[in-house]
Order: sequence, then C-alpha cells, then structure tokens
Amino acid sequence: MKLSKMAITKNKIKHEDNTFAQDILLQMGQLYQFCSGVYAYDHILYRVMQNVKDVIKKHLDKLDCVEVSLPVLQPESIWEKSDRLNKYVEEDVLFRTKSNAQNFCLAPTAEEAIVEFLRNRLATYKTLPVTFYQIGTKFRNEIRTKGYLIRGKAFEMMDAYSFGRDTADLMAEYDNIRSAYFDIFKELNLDAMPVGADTGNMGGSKSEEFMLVSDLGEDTIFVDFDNKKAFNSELLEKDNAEEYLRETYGIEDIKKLQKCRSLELGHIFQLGTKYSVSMDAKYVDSMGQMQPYYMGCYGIGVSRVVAVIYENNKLIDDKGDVIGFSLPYNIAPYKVQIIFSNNEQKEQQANQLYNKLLDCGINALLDDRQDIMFGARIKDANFLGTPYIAVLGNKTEDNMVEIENTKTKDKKYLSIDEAVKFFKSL
RNA sequence: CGGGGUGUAGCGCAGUUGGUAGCGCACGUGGUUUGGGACCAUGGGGCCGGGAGUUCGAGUCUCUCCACCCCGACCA
Repeated sequence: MKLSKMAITKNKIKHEDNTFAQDILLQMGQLYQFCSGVYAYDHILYRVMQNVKDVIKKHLDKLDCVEVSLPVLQPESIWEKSDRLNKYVEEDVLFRTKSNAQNFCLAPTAEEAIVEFLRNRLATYKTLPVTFYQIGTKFRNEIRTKGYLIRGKAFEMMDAYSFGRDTADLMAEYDNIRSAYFDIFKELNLDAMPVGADTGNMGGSKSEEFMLVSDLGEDTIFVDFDNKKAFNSELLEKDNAEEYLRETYGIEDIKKLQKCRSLELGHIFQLGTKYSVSMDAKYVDSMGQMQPYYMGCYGIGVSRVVAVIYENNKLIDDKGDVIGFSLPYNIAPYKVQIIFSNNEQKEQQANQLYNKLLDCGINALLDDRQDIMFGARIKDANFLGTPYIAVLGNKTEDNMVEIENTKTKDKKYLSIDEAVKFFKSL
C-alpha cells in the first residue's frame, strides 16, 4: 500500500498526557470517534483487527468449530422465548428498533439466535456435539463507556456456542475451548489467565473470564500465582462465597491470594440447559427420549484485544514520549515501511523493493508522499506500527537498503534482493 | 444516575476588568531546501457546542439544555 493513497497527512503528535495508545490512534486518525462508544477504524487498525480475528479463527477451526454469521438485526420475539427481553430492556442495554409491524433489537449477544438457527438441524443425538461461532459487531448500550475501545457501545466480539448431549459433552468442549483460548492469547502475546467469574446475564452454572493483569482494566481479581488459580472479586458478593469458590474453582484459602487490577479479554460459560429449556430446544437421544441440549458459550472481545495490543507495543523515546508503535510481526498488517530520499534513483530502488516484496506476498508500505522531507518520513515511519523500516537514503550505500527493527532498533544493511530474502525468511 | 472536568479552525491550545477572534501544527500557492519532524513569503479555513437572557455591545456575565472525558454505581 502506498501512503499517498491512504489520506495520511504529516503526523505531529502532541505528547502531553498522551501515554494512552488510543489517544495517539485518535490523533493519527486511525481511530475516529462518532460519539461516545462508537468508532470508525482506519485501514491499519482495521487490518490489525482482521489479523487478530484470523488468529482466533485458526485455533477454533482446529477444533472443528464452525464459523457462521448470525443476524445483527434480531427480532425481539426470540428474546421473549428465552425470557431475557425484559431484563435487557430494564437494564437499558438493548438498542431497540422497529418496523411498522415488528420489534427488533441490535444483537448484544447471540444465544437466542444460535438456538433458533440450529435447533431443527440438531434433532438427534447423532448430530451432537457441535460448536458454532461467529465474529462480528455487537451492540450494548453501556451506561458508561470507558477507554474508547476498551468498553464501547458497538464492539467486535467472537462468540462461540457449543451444543452437547449431556454434561460430559459440555465439560469436554468447555475444556477444548479453554485450552484453545490459551493458544490464542499466547499467539497474540497476551498473558491472559482464566479467572473464576460470575455468570451474570448469561446464566449457567460456571464461568471463567480470561483476564489480563492490567491497569487498563476495570475488574479486581484475586490470584494465586503459584497454583495458577484466580477469581473475580465480584464472586465474594455471592452467598456462601468461600464454599462456592472451593467447590467450583478449587480455591482453598482466599487470604493467600494476591489482589490485582485486571482487564477481561474473554469469557467462557457453562450454560447447561438454561437456553434449551427456556426456548424448548431439544434433541432425541438413543432411547428415543427428548432431551435438552447442554450448551456452553464463549466470547472474546476482539476490539478490546486490539486496544491492548497497541497499548503493549508503544514505542517510547528517551524523554518518555510515545513516538509510535511496533506491532508484533504476526499481527502487523504491513511488515515494513519503505522510505527513500528525494532523488529519482532512490525512489526507483524503493519502488523496486516494494514491488519485489509484493510479488513475494509480503505486505509493505511505501511512503511515496510528495513534498515531504526525508526526516519527516523517518519520524512518521513509526506511527503505522510496521515491525521494520526500510531506508533507501542518500547516506545508504548505492543499491543497499537499511533495515531497521523498530522495536530493537537493530539495523542491518542489505542489497535489495537480500532484503527481500530477509523478509521471506521471517 | 450521582461527583468532577472540558467544549474556541482538521489536531493541540491562548483569549486580560465585556469592545466584535488569535497562536502552533496541518492544508493551498511561490521560492529556497532535502538523513532524525526545514525556512521565507503568502493564502484559505470559525454559528467561539445550542438556546434564552443581561448589556449600546457577549467567546467572556446569568440561566438552561446538549455533547465529550474522568471517578463512582451498574454491567461483559
């Protein structure tokens, strides 16, 4: 992609109090706020999110989870069936809309929709167990939005739903997804851990949040780092909290746990038969008897994950100012930003490198903006978050490229073909 | 919904005891520059968040809405 085509102006970021990554994204125009909790994503940010989604998909597909797309516009009638409509309306969390004849809502989650979608096709035990998922925009009228993408009114979420014959099926798939979550967060380089949590509006018997210890978060958790056990402080409000924690999460002595601030990135629930019973969704077992599905549901806050990735990959100079980002190679939509001195020969070589990289399927950015000084190109090169910068400057030896790792600042000097080879090897 | 804060150009901000709007960056044009955010000249861009008042006169004072941010409460 050429910068001249991306409507990118010379960036000059005000650094005062700009330690928050998303403030930088707003100033750069990668994030644009329409109103509280509602944002547009510019190209780079959007592609980062796509890549995060691809990582999630890869690990779910490995488990034979089936990706589908459920409607964002949901008839409220399905919410009446599960008896959740009143609760969501009372809490004013639902964005409601209507035609002359029918009431709709914008999907805040999709338990009802997935049951409607699959109930007739999961008529017999022979079709079970299965897990379906989707990744898309969800809408919740948050009473109070927070931290831009951390908590918005419209946000991207992966939501998966498992259908099993019995508790054993449910537990097995819950564990599968749980371990897939470990793989997903590991690949995203996020140190998230499962934390015992309240089931809230979802209901069900047990749930765990995947929490990242972070000041960005809104939750307080208690962690036993040695035994890798943790729970959300909200559970302390339960009746018989200690007994519940011991039985459900195997937490013996609360006093030994360490209190931490944390951010919820995912949440997995053992729903059991809550929705299959309320919505009368059943299958026929091998004895010819009607049985309710044993369901689980599993979410990952994708836009929130993206916000954290940016936060974790800020580039900070000696003065402590944020000067850009260096995204992890596997998440960065573009691997290298190519800049060149204002002379024809260097421009030609830069184009050559750019085209050769594209031919090899390596996404590169070319800063081909006119009337801009070389120094400004260098400064700007950190903002779009490419893990590498390729410099073809007057001080670079002829036909050579200076490749800089934006995170480590390591530099190497290669010919154009060697540079291409280098990127192919990554 | 309580508490606090902020609304002035695309972004970041200044605007004195009320006198009719400024700065930096960005953007246009001309020229000189050209490896760590160049310089000179010049130009365009504003319902000063909205409305009502006080006043000869309101960005500034009063009232009242609204929006956004932060802290709570609540939830994912």
